Amino acid sequence: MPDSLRRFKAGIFQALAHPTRIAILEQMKGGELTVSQICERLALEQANASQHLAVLRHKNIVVSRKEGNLVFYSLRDPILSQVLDLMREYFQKHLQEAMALLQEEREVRSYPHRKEARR
Amino acid sequence: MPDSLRRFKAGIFQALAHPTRIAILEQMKGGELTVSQICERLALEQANASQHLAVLRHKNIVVSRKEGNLVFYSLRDPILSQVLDLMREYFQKHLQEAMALLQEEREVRSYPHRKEARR
DNA sequence: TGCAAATATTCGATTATTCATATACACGAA
DNA sequence: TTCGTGTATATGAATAATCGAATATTTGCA
Repeated sequence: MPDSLRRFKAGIFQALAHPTRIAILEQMKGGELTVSQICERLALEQANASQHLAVLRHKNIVVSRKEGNLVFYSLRDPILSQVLDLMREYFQKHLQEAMALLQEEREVRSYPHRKEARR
Repeated sequence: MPDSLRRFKAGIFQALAHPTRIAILEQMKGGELTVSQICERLALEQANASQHLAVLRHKNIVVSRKEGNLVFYSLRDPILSQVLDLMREYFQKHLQEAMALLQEEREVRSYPHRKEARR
């Protein structure tokens, strides 16, 4: 596979790599939403939501449609919903480790110089 | 959905969000590989490969097995293969746009102050 | 026209990621 | 033990991502 394609893939994953953007995409599973609906449901600042939507838009992960004052966003391809569902399955399958991972991240934030456990 | 799940998903995507790591995972589809095999096939510096493998290991995306001097890496869970397969389907489906996106990125690098097209 | 609502963009400070370099560690053979 | 090979980690500089605050833009309505 050419490196250009890998960079494209990496770009998509990068766009998915933020909890807020994942939350936004989950909301859009149920269909189109306006920016203010997204802000309301997720308790986001408008500017912040707009920034994250811009990231998703630039990668063509979502599409927008303007109607009067409102901009409706929706998921462009249901494959991405499937991906998020698979990830939930993965998470549940490895729930114990997943929790440990999140805990570890918290600890790293508190004590940044502690070492990884030996295997 | 709890925010912990979103952070977990985001963390996995973050780990996938690098061309080199994608290349490494692709190599591992065929089965276990040692670090030096990976370096050789992808023309990576050993330290760089090790750094990327550490990222994948910390998210439990790959597992390692030591045999003498060698460390064999492999994909941990076939669900992640499924995710990668779904993403490949997505990429192929949108290949044309993908190319346009990559082209756009090149142009942005050359002329960083040009604006996004209006919709 | 002027105003208000909805959305988008810019800016600056902060934090995170990445790479190369150097160094450390672990193992097997001598 | 010492050496050589394979792998991992530490460090620091460069780059990129993030957030909040401020500002723009677009639209509908008076």
